[in-house]
Amino acid sequence: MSRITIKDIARLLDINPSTVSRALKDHPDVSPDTKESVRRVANELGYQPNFQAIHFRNRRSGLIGLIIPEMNMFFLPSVIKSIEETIRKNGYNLIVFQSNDSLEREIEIVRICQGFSIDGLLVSVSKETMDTEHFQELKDEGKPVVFFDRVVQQSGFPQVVIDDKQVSVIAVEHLIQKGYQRICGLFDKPNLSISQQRYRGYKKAIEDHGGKVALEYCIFADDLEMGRELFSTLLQHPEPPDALFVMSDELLAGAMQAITEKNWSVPDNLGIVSISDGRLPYFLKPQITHIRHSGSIVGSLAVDLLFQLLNNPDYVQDINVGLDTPLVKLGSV
Amino acid sequence: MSRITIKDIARLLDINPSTVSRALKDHPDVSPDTKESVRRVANELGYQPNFQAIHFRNRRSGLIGLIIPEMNMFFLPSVIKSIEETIRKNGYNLIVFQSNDSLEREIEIVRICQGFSIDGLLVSVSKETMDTEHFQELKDEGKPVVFFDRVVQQSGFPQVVIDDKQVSVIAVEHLIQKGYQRICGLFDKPNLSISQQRYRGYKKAIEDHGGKVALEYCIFADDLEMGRELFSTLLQHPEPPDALFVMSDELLAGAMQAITEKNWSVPDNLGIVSISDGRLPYFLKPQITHIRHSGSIVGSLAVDLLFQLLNNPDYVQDINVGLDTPLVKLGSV
DNA sequence: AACGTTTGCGCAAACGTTTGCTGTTAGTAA
DNA sequence: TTACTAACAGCAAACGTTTGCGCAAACGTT
Repeated sequence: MSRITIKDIARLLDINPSTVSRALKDHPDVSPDTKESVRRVANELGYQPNFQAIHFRNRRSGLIGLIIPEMNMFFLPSVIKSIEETIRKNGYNLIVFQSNDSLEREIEIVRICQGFSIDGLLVSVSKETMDTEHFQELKDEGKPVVFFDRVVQQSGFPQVVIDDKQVSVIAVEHLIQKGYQRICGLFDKPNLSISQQRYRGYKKAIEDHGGKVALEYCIFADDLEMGRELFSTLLQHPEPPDALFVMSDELLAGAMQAITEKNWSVPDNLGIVSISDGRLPYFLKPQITHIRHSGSIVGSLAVDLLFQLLNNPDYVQDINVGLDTPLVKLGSV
Repeated sequence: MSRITIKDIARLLDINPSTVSRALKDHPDVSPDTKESVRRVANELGYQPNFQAIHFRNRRSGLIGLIIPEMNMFFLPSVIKSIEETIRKNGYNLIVFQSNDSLEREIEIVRICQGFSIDGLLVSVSKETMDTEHFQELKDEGKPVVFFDRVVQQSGFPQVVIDDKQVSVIAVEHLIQKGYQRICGLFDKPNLSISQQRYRGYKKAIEDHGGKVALEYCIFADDLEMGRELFSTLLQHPEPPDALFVMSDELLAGAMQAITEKNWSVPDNLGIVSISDGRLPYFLKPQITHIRHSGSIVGSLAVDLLFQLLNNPDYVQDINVGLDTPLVKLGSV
């Protein structure tokens, strides 16, 4: 009892499958009468087009791929939410891959994407990804590839990022202006370009104001737990920091745990500014002053860009989309 | 410059495509020599199998569908993370859909899944979903459908859930034993069976201990924001609650915001027990006593069950997988 | 030498849909 | 009437892969 096909409808009406196909898509070559009866029978039988066959025949899949290093509870959920919504509105569907921060896996995923004839790809690269050659083939086949958040510098691929360096300058300057002296910088994995850029901004802000970056105040952590531990240790330093600039919600959560354990008080003992998707800062007490980096905006901009490229392959390729990143002043400074 | 196909390899070696196909999958009907040269040429040309064609021909897609009401930052990310990992290990890929809590959309998604010939489906149902007839067809086609977390009672479909009622009893009894008298229950959307079950447990615990449920202490909220507002209002009640049982991380976050605004102190003014994925309770101050309901365990159990059904269609269909849900005592009681 | 078995490979159909081409019929203009 | 066009529908090939069947050559056994 397999599913109804175009052939079944054709047989029933004693016409040719090609006519059924055309009738169903309102092709002018089919008479209104025929269209009517085809539609009637299709409805009665509950015909569902076989996308597999359609996409195979048309050499496209109706799928947009999304590669992320690893699912987390900050930022990526809102990215995914907005991506899925926009994609669906455009008649596409979303297929999700985690690279687990492994380049090897990322390459394998790209191959799978090719096998699936995905129509476009959105990527936040792994920490091991230093170039984009494994995406080149997709691009050559005319499949748009858009990077977001974690990107490869000067790849020539379109990207949706914030001005990581400048944003960090603003965050750290805010702390400096409030009189904080010993500002700790808490960053993600050190070989990510996003970490490097934000570190550079941190450094620039401090140096611009006559300071000097103390290496023991610069922490690069792989995840929440590592961030918590390293920051906890730093709090025991003979001359501990009096402020914290933290580049992500995940690390902010880790730092807050360390702070709670040590019973430090924010902002009295420690001022904090983070870069954040904008949810966690409101859950914490006090609420955290942060630079808003909205995942849902990143997601929708990335998809918009992807569809631009999809519909107009000649669209300028080398694009960096900038985002609005306001400083939200709350209670941690 | 289209991609290399089996035909290309066949032409190059002057053999039949069928032989190439068999050679590539190590079929015994092909001589070692032929296999060798096929593999060599395939490598040289960088042959990538066309999954579209394979899946079309085999009437399967290698895709597992996941339907969630809406992406959020609690629970679902860990579910997705573990689902994607397990699925990939088994050679499948994940296609994600949001129903936006709309039954109509859910039905449409099921149709899309059929069109894609997905091989299995994982579902957390929308708030409007009262029966499972729209999934029946998939089941009849031999595609396993597994529900998790938000399910339809007595659907006859396999499900991965916790004993929502019993878990709530335990949580609320914990509060009662600690001497709290006026326990507020904060629940998700009222027509979800998960909300109803947890409400029943809340009611049972109170009544078992000689109490009576006060309706003004029972809040059903659609989302974080609504939870925050309603709970905030309740805190102004002439006789406000002295404890809170909250059924999800999302609502916990909302309640905590209300508590912070009002400057109440936990656990002195208010004891809290939540049902939680187990991340947020550690971010808050004090850390929140909760019943652990691990999204990653739910995810992996759901996928395991799905693969059981996939590999052995005669597997008992009517299954409820129970989970271990420990009470984690932290600082909010 | 005759027979049976194995080995290795090709042929062709099939999966469901789309589309260029061809052909038939009816209608219109001269 | 003839000729041309428009309207409609069928034919067949194609997308890339798999697989049942058949066949020939090689091998092994009496």
